[in-house]
Amino acid sequence: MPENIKKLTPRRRPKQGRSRDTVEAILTASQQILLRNGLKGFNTNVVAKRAGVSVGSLYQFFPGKEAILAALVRDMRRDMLADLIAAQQASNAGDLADVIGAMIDASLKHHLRAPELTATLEQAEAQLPMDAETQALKSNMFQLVLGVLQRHAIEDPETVTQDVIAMCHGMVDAAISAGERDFDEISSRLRRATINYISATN
Amino acid sequence: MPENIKKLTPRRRPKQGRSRDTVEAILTASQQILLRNGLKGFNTNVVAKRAGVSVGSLYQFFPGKEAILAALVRDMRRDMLADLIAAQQASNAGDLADVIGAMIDASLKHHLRAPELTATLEQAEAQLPMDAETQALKSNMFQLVLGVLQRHAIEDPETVTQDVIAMCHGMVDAAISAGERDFDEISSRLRRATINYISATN
Amino acid sequence: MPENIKKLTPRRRPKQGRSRDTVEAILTASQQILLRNGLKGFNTNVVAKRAGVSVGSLYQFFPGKEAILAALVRDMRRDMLADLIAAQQASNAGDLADVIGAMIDASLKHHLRAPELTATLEQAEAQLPMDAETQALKSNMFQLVLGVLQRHAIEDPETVTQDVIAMCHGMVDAAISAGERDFDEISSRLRRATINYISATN
Amino acid sequence: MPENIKKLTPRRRPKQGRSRDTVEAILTASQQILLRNGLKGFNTNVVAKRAGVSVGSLYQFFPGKEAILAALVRDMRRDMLADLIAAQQASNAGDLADVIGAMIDASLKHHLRAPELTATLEQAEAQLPMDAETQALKSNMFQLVLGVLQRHAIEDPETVTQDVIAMCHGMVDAAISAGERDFDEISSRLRRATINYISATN
DNA sequence: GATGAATGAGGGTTCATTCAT
DNA sequence: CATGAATGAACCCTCATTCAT
Repeated sequence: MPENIKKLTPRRRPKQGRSRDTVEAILTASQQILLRNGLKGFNTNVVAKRAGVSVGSLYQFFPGKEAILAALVRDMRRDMLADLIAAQQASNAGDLADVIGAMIDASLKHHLRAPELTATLEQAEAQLPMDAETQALKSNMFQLVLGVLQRHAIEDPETVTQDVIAMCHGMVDAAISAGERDFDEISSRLRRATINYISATN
Repeated sequence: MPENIKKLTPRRRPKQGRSRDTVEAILTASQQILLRNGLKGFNTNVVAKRAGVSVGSLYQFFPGKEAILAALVRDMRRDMLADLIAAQQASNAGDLADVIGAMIDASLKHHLRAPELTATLEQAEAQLPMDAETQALKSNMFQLVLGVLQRHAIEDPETVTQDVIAMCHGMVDAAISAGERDFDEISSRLRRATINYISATN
Repeated sequence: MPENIKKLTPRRRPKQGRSRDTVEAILTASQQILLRNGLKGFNTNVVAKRAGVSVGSLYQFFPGKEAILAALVRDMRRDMLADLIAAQQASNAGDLADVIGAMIDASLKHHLRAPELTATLEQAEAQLPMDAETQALKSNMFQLVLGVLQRHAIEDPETVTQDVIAMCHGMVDAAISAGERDFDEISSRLRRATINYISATN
Repeated sequence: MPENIKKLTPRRRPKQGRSRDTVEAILTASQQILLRNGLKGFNTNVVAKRAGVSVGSLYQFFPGKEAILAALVRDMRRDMLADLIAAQQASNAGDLADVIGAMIDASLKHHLRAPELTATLEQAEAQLPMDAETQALKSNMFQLVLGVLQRHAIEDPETVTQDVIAMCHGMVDAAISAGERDFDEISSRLRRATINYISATN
């Protein structure tokens, strides 16, 4: 799929000057549109207009609308991975529950920062083909959790990793879509679910 | 939103005769299209053609394309609820783990019957406004689990219900999208996750 | 190139009813647009508008704008081939010059019927990939001339066929673009050019 | 049409310095693009990029994209006319067939030097309005042939000139598009066609 | 002069929906 | 009721051209 790659990779990623601002404006506008209109109402014309930019400019930086979504997802995953790594390192000394808990909190913080936008982006992520970097980022997250479980001698760590990530994903989505916003409350449930699941393995 | 309701409710749902067949043909065709082309490739013209029916007829029975998706989701939820009820009644004599396990198996069986289609329908469900009946069905499922937990004197049963459903949802989705198709294997992990979570509550 | 074929073959070719009229209207409008605006000014929106038809309808019958051009070219070649065959059969009794002359006249008549349109269509033909039928039609024309030359024992008849067709093509184009419209005058020059070329071969 | 003239005439045609190089780079890049992408893929942005020049600079020297094509056509015609004149002078002593033959060879050499590019440029020439100089160049070529025919007392020399040029044009195009690249072979056929046509006049 | 980001009109195509037959 | 041709708003994307720096 060489086409797909071209469609999801930004055309240019300028690090400075006018271009930088344009890209920033497009991404910000995109988030706003996504928030207000949802995935269905997300299209290049609206984004360009809200960004105060011409369609042409938009296409100068993004090969298509999917590329914008891909960029937003990528950024989200980048931030998340960075925070997960930080959380894991900060809590490295603790026992398994501490490390897992710290990582859960890091991830949860992301969701609660912009719950609706995150939800929409995860929707987008689910129906888009994933670009290479995002794939790598997700793989890294998986490896991060996997490493923790391995270091604590958990049996069949790959499966447990998948399940732990999945159950958190499910619970967080449900909590947020139910309108919950209490960090500690959700965190404690996630910890309970994961720790008990992991413990029950051995 | 009177519009939304009109858009998701079938104009009528004939129980017999040629009309019944037409509706059936449309729904079957829709599933096939969804399976082959995904949500993006799902559109009324294609569905009508595959169903061997004119677009006009399609609109005779469904007020719009979302209504077809809504109907498929509704049917899925109907079946599921029926099976959940049956599972719960059949295992009523057992302890909490038995009942929960039986319900998990019922739900899992649904997913494994047509994994990709189910996944696509759940996607659709997530981005569609939900019609009244589907809402009622989901509420009933919730009540069903809630009742079980209450009967076993679980603390804060509403939250636990939400979480149990959510973690199963998450884990099943992940397993299926990872290509897993082994019923017993997935079932045992779901049981472990839910039972341990519920037990840890008290 | 399966894509190319889809792009040049009409979606449906209705032989009766409303559809027939629509297709006819589109083709007629296309000729008018081509005549007034040239190839550059030829686009689906204009064609649809002039045809008194919606763009959607246009795309119901033609998979794209190139398909319309392809259809016009095809029709032109079909007519031409039919007349060439008729001319060849009618003059079969005569000597080589008679047959060639008759065929030249048939072809020339076509050009003079709508000189500018024909010129534009030949332009289109030159830059479009040719669909299967048009290819076959052109091949048949070639075979027709080739057969005549072979029956008269002309040496290297393939090359001569190509050259004879090509020189007529060139001379007719030039004459028409120079504004000439005198059938007999042009015909007599074409006959002189071809016959002398063919005779000089042996 | 003052517009047309402005659009086809280069803003200036510097004879030295950096500007000269820029213009040269643009023209060379244009030929490459034309060769690789065809007329349809020829656009100012691509040309500028390949020329290693900014679009702005391109517009400094050419008032629009058609002007670039016009310049390429003009250059081609200039070269051709020069070679035709040389050929005619070199063979002036010979008889009619010698002179015509020499001129045919000169022209054919041009086509075979870069057959595809030449074909594309002739296509462009056909759909572009012709600028004054190109018109003059073509007129000069016509006069050149006309002069030869007149000096040999050919009847109705204008018409014959037009026809001779046209039949060569047609035959060369056909030969080249058929993949022929054998200079002598094509030349001999062109000579046969022209000489016999001219001779048959009187 | 040179640059290249920005513009936006223009043109291609799809598809949900209507309506005359 | 069924049909399916017709509609046209909505989107996507390109590229000739301008203009602030």
